[in-house]
This record gives sequence, C-alpha cells and structure tokens, in this order.
Amino acid sequence: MTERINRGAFVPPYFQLAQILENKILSGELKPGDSLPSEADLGKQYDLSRMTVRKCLNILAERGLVSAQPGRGTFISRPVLDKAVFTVEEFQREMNRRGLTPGARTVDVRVTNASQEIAQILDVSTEDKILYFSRLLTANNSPIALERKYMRYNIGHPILENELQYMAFAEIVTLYHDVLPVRSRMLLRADLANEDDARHLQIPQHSPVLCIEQSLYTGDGKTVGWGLFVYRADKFTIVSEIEPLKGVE
Amino acid sequence: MTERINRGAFVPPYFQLAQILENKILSGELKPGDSLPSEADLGKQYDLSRMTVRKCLNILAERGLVSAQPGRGTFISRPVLDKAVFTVEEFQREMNRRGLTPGARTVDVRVTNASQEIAQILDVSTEDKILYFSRLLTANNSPIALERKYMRYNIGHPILENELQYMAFAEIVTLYHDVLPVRSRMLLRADLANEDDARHLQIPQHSPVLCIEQSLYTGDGKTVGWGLFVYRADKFTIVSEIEPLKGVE
DNA sequence: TAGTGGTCTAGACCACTTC
DNA sequence: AAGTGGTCTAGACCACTAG
Repeated sequence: MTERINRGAFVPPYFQLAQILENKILSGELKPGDSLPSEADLGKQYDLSRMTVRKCLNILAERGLVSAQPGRGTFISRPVLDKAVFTVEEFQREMNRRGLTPGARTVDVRVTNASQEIAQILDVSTEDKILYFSRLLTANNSPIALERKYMRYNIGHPILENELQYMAFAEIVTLYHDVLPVRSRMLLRADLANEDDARHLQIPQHSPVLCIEQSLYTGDGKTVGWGLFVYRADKFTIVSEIEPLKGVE
Repeated sequence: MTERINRGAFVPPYFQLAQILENKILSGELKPGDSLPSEADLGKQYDLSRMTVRKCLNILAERGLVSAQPGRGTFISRPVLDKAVFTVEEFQREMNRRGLTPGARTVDVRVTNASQEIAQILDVSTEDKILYFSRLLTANNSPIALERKYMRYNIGHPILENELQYMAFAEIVTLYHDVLPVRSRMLLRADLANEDDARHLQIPQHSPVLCIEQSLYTGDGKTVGWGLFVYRADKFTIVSEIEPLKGVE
C-alpha cells in the first residue's frame, strides 16, 4: 500500500514523504535495522526527484529515526530513548513558553573591587572595579530564581536601572562593552540554598536549588561576564521530550 | 578579499563556504543584522551553484548564526547566548565521553505489587505485579548515581542478572515486552538525598542531588516504564557549550 | 516589477560496499 | 560490476517583499 504525494497541498512533498515514512517507523511497519528502499527507488515509488527524497531523509536522519551508510543504504535506527536534551531559554521567553507571566526585580547593583575568585574568572586584578548585580526573577509574581552576575566595569557607560531590570545578561554585557560576546558556556548542577538565596527566594535555608553557571566569552576567548542563576527546585524543572513530526494544521 | 573554494580538497565546497562565512561572522566582519549577499550572488562570487550555497546556508542557519527571511534575504543573527542546551547521553556513553570508566552494580531486583503511585503511572492495578530494580552507577569505581526503575512484569521472560546490570533501561524494557517503546520523556530537577539514596551514594542524608525522571511510552501512548536517576551533585554536572565549526584535520 | 528565499527536477561524477 | 549514498549543477516555478 503506497500512499500518494498530494502535489496541490500546502505541505511540500518532501515533508509529506517524511510523515509517511515516520508513520511506518512509529507504527512498527518498519523496524529498527530494516533498510529503506534506495533513494532512487523511493523517488520512482513516489514520483519525486532524488534530491527531494534526500531532503526528506535528512529530516528523518536529524531526528534520529534513520541513518544513512554510504555504499550500503539507509537503515531504521534503534530509537535513542536513554538520551535527554534539556533546553533552557532566556528567562522571559522560557516563562512565556510555559504559559506564565515573567517578572524581574533588581535586588542589588554594585560597583566594587573584584574578589579573588571573580578576579581570576574575569582575568582582572583585585584592584580593578567590577560591576555586580542581582535580580529576583518571578513567574506570576512568585519568586522562581535569583540571578547573580559579574562583569568588567566599563566607566564609559552609565548604568540604567531599567535595562538592568529587564534585559538578558548577554544583552547587558553587549551594551556595556564594545567587544560583543560570541560564545557562551553554561554549567548546570544541583545545590543547596545559602542564607541569601533562601531569603530572596522565600524558602528555608538549605532547600534544594538548581544552579546554572553562565560564562560569556569574546571571539578571542576572553571572559567578559560570569554569574549564576539559582532556581527554586520546587518551582523549576526542565523537560526533555521527543515530539513526532507535526505539520501546520 | 574573497577567499577561494578549493575544489580538490577533501572538505566539500559547501563546508568550505560555511567556514568562510562563519569566520566573517565570528571575527565581526559581518555583524548581527547585516544581510548576506543573495544566494544567487554568493553562487557567482564563489563559483558554486545555488543549491550548494543553500546547503551551506542551511548549516549556518541550524547553528543559529544566520536566519533566512523569504522575500527579504538572509541576515546575521544576534547570537543567542542566554539559551542553554544540556545533553545527557545513556550513562555508559556519557561517562566515556567524559573520559571516565563507567561501572554498574545491581542493588535490588524485585517482583512486587504496584504501589498506588506506580500503579497509576504504569496504568496497572495494585493487584498486578511489576518489576522493580535499582542499580548503582559508578565512574572510576566511585558512586555517581542511583537508578530506580519500574516496569510492567512480563511473565514470559526470565530475568537475567547480567542484562539488568549493563543494559540501558529502554533496552531492558524493549527486551521484556513485545511492544517496543518509541517515545521518551525526561524531567530534570534538583532534590535532596533520602536515606536510601545517601547510603548507596555514600553521601550524608539531605545532600543535594540531581534527579532525572524517565518515562517510556509506546506508539499509542501507554507508559511501559518509569523511574529515576539520582545523581550526586558533587560528582555530576552538565555543560552546555556552543562549539565553532570544525572540519576533519 | 524586480529581487528574494523555498522548492523541485533530471541529470552527473565520486567513493564506497557488496557480490 | 552493480548498487549505494554524498555531492554538485543549471536550470525552473512559486510566494513573498520591497520600491
């Protein structure tokens, strides 16, 4: 039973074929290890050119459903169910995505000397001034996370309260320096709330928190910003889910 | 100054062009908001067909460096530095990737009646039998995580100690049921170690732990497996890093 | 109306695998 | 030698955007 490609539809042929093949895989008609017909054969079968078939197979390959082996063929993959991808967007976008109303309140802004630790991270002297700020991030007016950020102090730019309150850290760093950061490194870990975290987040001290450490680098590898997000564990979890192919309705 | 595409090289032309354009973006020669030459113009400039140029632009678009706007052009994106992608592979692969030697020890295997909670998750009656097992996962012989997993009990298959010790949960579920799971959902959160966790992981009770909850579903949405990973927070963190394009040396 | 990206086609050559 | 996927080409039509 070969479905037909609908040439008049808004959904383009390569996507229709991807859906057809995905259905065959998810329904078990095609099992892991099975080989797909060759690209040329699929083209004949569905009356598509080979390049169009390839575009479709690339989609399935990206999603991990099939894998192509040069000289041999294209094979159905064993689904990788023991792998997870946890994505965290910028806070406002993330909360919107979850259907919550994001908010932010500046807790502290300070121009101060760098501590030993921060001086090393930002590669400045402890004599140098750095800019520290912390924000309380909320969702539906309930505290979700405390953000603590450090960056080199650029004397040329004034500090605008409003920007500090609403902009993402990378945007702020970009705004206050001429070199813009181009690389980012984040590190996720579990931790316990310290006294300061606990007070602002309105949780008992030593409550579990999710920490995300953020470093921003320029093209030549210099660290221009560093800091933390401290999330309430009871209010913030991250989901990894593999969705089936969806077309526009 | 226009670099040339080297036609004899092992690196294919579309990839060479991607590297050229990425360099221009990372070096600041092309700034966020700037438009790229049209696909046709790039083709003329580097003596490539439009399809080849498109393949290159697709790579850059996937990496978030540029975004194409139908009817307008292709534009350099503002780097998304406030987004993080945390990936966790299956435990053995994950530890290998980190240069550690993975190990596993079965702590408990039990065929038992489903608790209220587990019965609801697996959609079985509390009269029904379920299979529970827990494993201690180690790296360089040091305890990293405790895994607790629940699945429907299939009377037809014997339980092999060896498989339980080394296989990933999804593989075990596949092995013990005729319907294979095709969808997976994972949930990450911070938590505190309970007494049992603490003893096996050799940490004080109420130490911080990273929890990953795993659910496995069949094509028709039935939950066939559920469970937890409980990671020591001091031994297990996750990094999100955006790497520049690399060719084979 | 001209230019843009999105899609599609019917060829082609190559390196690789299998027989 | 025949078949496979990886790459490339030189066209084409479309919907969309902009002046």
